[in-house]
Amino acid sequence: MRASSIPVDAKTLNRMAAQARVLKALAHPTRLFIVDQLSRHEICVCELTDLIGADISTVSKHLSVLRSAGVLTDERRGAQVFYRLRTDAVRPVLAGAREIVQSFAREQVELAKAG
Amino acid sequence: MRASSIPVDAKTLNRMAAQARVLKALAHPTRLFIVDQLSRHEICVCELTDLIGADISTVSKHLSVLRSAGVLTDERRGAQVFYRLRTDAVRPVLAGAREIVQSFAREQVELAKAG
DNA sequence: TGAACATTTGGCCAATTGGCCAAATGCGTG
DNA sequence: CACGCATTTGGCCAATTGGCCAAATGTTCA
Repeated sequence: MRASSIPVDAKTLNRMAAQARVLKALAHPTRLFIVDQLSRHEICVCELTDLIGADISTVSKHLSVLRSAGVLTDERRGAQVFYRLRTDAVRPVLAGAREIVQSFAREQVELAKAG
Repeated sequence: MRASSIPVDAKTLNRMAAQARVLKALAHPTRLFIVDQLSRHEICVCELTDLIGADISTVSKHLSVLRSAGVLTDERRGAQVFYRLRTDAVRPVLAGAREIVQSFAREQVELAKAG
């Protein structure tokens, strides 16, 4: 017989939802690329648009998602708007995701050899 | 005049897509809750289902997403299947997301005070 | 103020996702 | 083998998302 478990409380679920929102903001190739670039130095919308090659409005919406999730901040300087990381707490998320992918790839290779 | 930027190469985009897939797997309240629980100790599907209170098939599909993204591994022991983190690299992702949410909340409070 | 540039917002459509139910599969025991 | 329990898979539907275009907004400068 299995131990019966008490269901999650609403508070925990809310915390999970808040954190999931942050991760969701990062969980898109274009948005992750943006954040990766901004982890090096701030960049304006127009230059990001050049880098990405999508419609400016698309890039702007991605930036809006990242900003309202608390990942990025923006600062207007003249006609341009520059974006940068809002907090260094973003870095371990990027690094972790990178490492998960790498170690998973290595593991798959091992399994293939063994296979 | 702005510096013109060279568009991203396909290789970088592929890397971003791979990492985004991992983050996407984590970017769901229920799945994040599962991973958070498993960051403490391994748990079987049936107990996770108790904890979450959703349909077993729903939980199983969430676990499948996390497993095929390289976040979790599973091990069958008798009739039960136990899941656990596949790598410790998952931890900094969780911690980072938590801290982003916290610092953003603090910042919002400050802004509200400042009016 | 009007032209030119930078950015955001609204609207629309195709594609993806998350949930449940039902059915299939895997494993241990009598 | 047949039953019971644990888990996965298939099918279906409602809701969300990401992309582009068009239009609105903000800023500089003549």
